[in-house]
Amino acid sequence: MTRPSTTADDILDCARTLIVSGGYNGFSYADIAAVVGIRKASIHHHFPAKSDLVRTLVARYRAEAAAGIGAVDRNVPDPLNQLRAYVGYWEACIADASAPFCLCALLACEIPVLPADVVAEVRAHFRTFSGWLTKVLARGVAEGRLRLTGTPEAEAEAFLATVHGAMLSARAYGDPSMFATITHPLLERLVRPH
Amino acid sequence: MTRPSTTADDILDCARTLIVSGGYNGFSYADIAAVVGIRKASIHHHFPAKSDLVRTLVARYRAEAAAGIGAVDRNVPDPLNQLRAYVGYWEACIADASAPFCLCALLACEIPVLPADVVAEVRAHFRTFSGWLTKVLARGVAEGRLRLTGTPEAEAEAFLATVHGAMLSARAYGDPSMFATITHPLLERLVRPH
DNA sequence: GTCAGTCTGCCTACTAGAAGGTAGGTATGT
DNA sequence: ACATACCTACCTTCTAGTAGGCAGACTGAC
Repeated sequence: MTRPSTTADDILDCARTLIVSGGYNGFSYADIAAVVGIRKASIHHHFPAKSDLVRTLVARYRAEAAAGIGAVDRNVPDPLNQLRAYVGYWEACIADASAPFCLCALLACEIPVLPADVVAEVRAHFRTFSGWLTKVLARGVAEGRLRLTGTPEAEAEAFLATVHGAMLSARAYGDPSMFATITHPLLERLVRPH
Repeated sequence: MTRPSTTADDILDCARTLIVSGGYNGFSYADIAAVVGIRKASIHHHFPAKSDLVRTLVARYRAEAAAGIGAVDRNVPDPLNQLRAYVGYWEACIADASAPFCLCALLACEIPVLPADVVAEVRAHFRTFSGWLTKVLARGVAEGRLRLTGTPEAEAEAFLATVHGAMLSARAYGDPSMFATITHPLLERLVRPH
């Protein structure tokens, strides 16, 4: 456990906020410098190129997401409640505006103009989550808790897409509650009546 | 029916392609100039500021979308087939890569850094479509063709969000068929069994 | 008809500022 | 002595946007 100066993390935190708000081309090193209280050139010391910064950021984001998935897998036994935990996490982030959009979802919008190594990380994030959701849905069916109309794979992709679309609609309407309006019925539909 | 030079339209067409691929901050007047075969300054003759260009573009896009809705309303009697027409339109656009993303959905991602007048147009587009979908779904229920689990309003928002999320997933995976994988079950779920 | 005036569409040439990035220096800690 | 973290100063390229000119098409007045 090295404990390096927190500046690199501050830069990443700031970059994340800026990207979530305006995308890859919506922020500059100058923007970060102003917030972190450092000179523009000093950011290049930590991250030589912008693509290095964003690639590192997405990698860290993916690690955090993997840890989050791990925690849910360990602490939430019921598959349905696992889905609720996932949706609830974003509901809270959007409600308090702390992170009103998934970093990778936003970057995915701009894939055609993104550096290739960033694209690879973003794509991997999508695969990680659709894979996890597939597993959760399949287990929910096996345990008789969930009711699917398609394969777990297809339902997982649809679930992920709807969650991302819900983020987008919440942003489009400027109304955080839109996220819950869309995602709660999505969850309820999966509940197997007993 | 004035027939002005088509240059302004060429500029708008080009801007649309560029925005759909990389967003508001992902293109410049120089990019358009290179494609249209005109000088950078000449674009300012047609659209003084970038926000003017994009606002006009979104307004035109909305007019086209309204015309499309009108045509579907007139030519497709069945509500379920109306939904199929809407989804099918995007399926074709994504498959042939002619317009692999909804202009307004992509701009909505960047709302926090967009000019206010552009945001207003984008927001209006979302309202137009969720309104139309609400109407179609309600009529589908009234005619006994569709089966909803929630209110037409909520189902319409979920439908729109899933379609947008499906575009995003198709882009994220670099796989156009992902759009159909997500949207076809979405449609089938609404079919009322007879 | 034609001739001045004007409007349109596009041009060259330019600006100020912001973009990402580099060179080379200094203070500090090991 | 070496590396880390940061600095000032600078570079090139790109950004949106402006100023002013020029050729051609439309306008009305004579």
